[in-house]
Amino acid sequence: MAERRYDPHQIEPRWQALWARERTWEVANEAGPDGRGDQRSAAASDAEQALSSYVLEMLPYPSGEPHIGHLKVYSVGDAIAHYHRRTGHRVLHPMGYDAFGLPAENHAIKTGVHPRDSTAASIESFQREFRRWGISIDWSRELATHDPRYYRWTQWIFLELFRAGLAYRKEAAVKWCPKDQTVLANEQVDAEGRCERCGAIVEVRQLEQWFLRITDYAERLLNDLDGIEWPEHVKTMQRNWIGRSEGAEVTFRCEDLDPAHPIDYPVFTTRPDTLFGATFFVMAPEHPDVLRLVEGTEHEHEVRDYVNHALNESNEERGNAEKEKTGAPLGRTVTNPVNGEQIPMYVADYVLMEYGTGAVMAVPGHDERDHAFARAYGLPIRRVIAGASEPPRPTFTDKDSQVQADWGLTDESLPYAGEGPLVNSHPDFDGMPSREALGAIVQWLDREGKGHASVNYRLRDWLISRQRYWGCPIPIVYCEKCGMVPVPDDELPVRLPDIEDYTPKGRSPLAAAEEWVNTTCPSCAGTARRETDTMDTFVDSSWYFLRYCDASNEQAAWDPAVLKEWMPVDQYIGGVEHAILHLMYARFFTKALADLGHLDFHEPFKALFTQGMVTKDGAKMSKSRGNVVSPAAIIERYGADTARCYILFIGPPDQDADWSDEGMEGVHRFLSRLWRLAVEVSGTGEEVPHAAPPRVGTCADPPSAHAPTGDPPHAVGHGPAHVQARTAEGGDDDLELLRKAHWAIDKVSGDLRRFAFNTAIAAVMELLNECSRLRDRTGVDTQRFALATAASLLFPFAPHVAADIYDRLTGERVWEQSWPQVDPELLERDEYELVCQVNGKLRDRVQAAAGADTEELKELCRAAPNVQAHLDGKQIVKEIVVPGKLVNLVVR
RNA sequence: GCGGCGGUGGCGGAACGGUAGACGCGGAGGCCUCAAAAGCCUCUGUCCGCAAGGGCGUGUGGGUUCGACUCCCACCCGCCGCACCA
Repeated sequence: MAERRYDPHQIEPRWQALWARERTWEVANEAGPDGRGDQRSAAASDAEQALSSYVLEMLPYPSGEPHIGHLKVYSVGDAIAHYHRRTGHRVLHPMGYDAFGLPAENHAIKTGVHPRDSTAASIESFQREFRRWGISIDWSRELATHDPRYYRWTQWIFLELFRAGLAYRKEAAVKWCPKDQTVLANEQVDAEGRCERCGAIVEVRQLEQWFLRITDYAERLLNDLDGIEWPEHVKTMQRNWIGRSEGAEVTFRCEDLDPAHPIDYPVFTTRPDTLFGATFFVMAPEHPDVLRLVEGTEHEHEVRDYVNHALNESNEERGNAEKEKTGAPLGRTVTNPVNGEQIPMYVADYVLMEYGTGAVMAVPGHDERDHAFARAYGLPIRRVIAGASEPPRPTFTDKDSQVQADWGLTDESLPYAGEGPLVNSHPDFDGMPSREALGAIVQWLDREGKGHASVNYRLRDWLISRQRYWGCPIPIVYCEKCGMVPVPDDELPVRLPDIEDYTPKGRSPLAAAEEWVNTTCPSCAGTARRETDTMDTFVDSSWYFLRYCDASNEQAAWDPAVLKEWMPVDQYIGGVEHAILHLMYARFFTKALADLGHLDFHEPFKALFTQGMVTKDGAKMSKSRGNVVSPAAIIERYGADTARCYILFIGPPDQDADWSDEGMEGVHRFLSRLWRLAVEVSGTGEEVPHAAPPRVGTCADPPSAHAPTGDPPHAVGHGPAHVQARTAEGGDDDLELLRKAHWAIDKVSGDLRRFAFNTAIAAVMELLNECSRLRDRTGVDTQRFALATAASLLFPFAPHVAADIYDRLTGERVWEQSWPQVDPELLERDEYELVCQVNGKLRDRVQAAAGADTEELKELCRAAPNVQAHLDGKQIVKEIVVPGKLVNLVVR
């Protein structure tokens, strides 16, 4: 007989062909008799309706070929999908492509290849690779976000949001490159404020942009985190991003312009207890009133210059907290509502227009930034909270001390951001602990109509306009008569026109497509122009998980009844880099669509798993570093099973892992040994297993007869088989191997539930090692059972070789078998090794009977030879017994 | 600065408060072979010791406990988010 060598290139395509031919992983929506899932899966018995499970990995952005990160997510997801299937679930496990986006467009600009073509090529290579990896995907539901059949519904959702007032247009400051004549994303502006492409100094322009009102959902996005099984760190990131702060809105009045018509400037503060320490007032450079306040005054020139300078700073520059504080006086004052003081107004870039009201009260005694500004501009610093270490000082009464306190000269301990009793404030509040004073002052403000308790969020509305070609068109037209008009639903999709020149010039590249832009108003039939911006690609991916459920529905985005069957996603898997944006947007869409009556659930992803990065030589893989590991090359050489298994074996999947070629060879050796031993035990040699007959044609049904190869196969996972094996073979070694198999079932099952694939695979390795060790001392049935169990447990990680082995050993299709059940009796042992400790140190090990009671165990321990040596006349003062484990003698 | 995650052999990593180092890699020795590759077997934290055995060992320093990689307190280092958010 020819040398039996494990050859994944023989094995893998054969099983892939079978799964493709029989559409094994497709699952129908109705859990009825036509449901393929039911028909195929033995786990779903006719008697009881199978539970449904939706296992989803984040959809890939198709660019080039899949990289090692893709191999990792889909290996994890596929393991979970298989495990769910074999534990009685009908599993939805689809695939799609996040096909719109900037990289494809930039690539197109560089190479001249149309984004549609480069995307199509890339999708093809992803499809090919995913099939080669043997991922169990329901290909019947495949989608791509750039497909009009998909984005038609993206546009419909946009219009739903628009009609509900959740999509709106607003002027916003955007980065504008005067040379390229285009809006730039913040990421496209370098640290010096230059355009990434042409190097021109970027300007800030106020342009009308589309926003989605995600801030309406801030509170719910925050609170509902409590009800979902997500990693704590992801929830924390989302909480931080939402950034809820409690405080008060307080009104500062300016009467300088026209005393008859005072202007009220509300500010948000988390520390209303420090209001008495407010010694100046600062506005953001973008604040619409800044220029108005200085118009025609001696300050106008300076302020104008300052504002221009500030607006042109890069985000990075402006956001640097270490930077010296800069600003300019407005020459105006506002009234501090709590004490009537007139305090000077400034403009400074450390105040952000996007947060709060775009203006702040400055309390230099108790805020670091205000303090720095006060120092730089010689403004008074007043302590109004006594430090914890410092006893409350009496309120200053005489003039001299007041001046001293105001200038903060005596106080090196300022700024002090902590809590403490109030000082220098008002007789009603002085001495009151700050926490208490906070409430009292807010109440007082409320009574006086000068403020109220308020909650502020860091989260801002989502700007979705992109002045780009390769994205989903926004289905709005502008009519001279009717204004902004949504494209009627029955005219969707608004197709992305086929243009020749998609390089950005003027505005969006789409603006150049005159024929497309010029249209008629759906409302009055007059001339109108289309919106030329496209949507942020995150819009596309905020609802794709819904579409999979009902992917071929041409009448609606989905049928709510179908969603009921699958949603929410039971297990979502993806990179932690999406912890904030994608996951927040998808949650927002779900809630908004639920409010509009389209969904009856409020969270899209019940459980989330975030996988770590794969590095090489400790560094992120990149072309420039030359340390890229290509999945295609690995699979070419070792096969998909080895690659998939290794990437799961390398370490805990939620952590970063460093790729090692030697480590992978180890896994390959393991699969080889397993396969070779299985071939030997089954006696099938090189023959092709019969569950995957070559060239059977397109039979819809699997071959019905599974001719057993010799001995009747053990039904893995059913009690009687073990007993049979046990009595048939009878030997101690048989029993030991049987026990090891059940130990492995127990271990792998538990590990799978907690995503510990590395230790699960290690357990199968142990089982194989035991099979090899006891090879000559155990009967063939026991070997067959142990190896079939190993294959069965390995199937979620290395499906091809596992299917092959299982078939050789049992003639059955492993994926149709329910997950092996552990026999609790076989987990127990008659005897075990009792650990004997003296003062907590291991001194001996002795054999103890499983049923031995506490007294017997103590006795065994005391009698252990090496324990004796360590007792040595000392007195035993305490004996700790952990039955089944150890005895610890405490001696003195 | 705030938040999160992590620190265990030569390496990747295992360990419900109960035998630290499973499993794999690497290394050493052996078998097989004319030879090599592949495969198989044994050993492999460290120090002392011929051995039996013992000492030391999970970033550092304390604490709780019969017993701590694990729990508590205070630090150090590394990585990742967010960051002038009032």
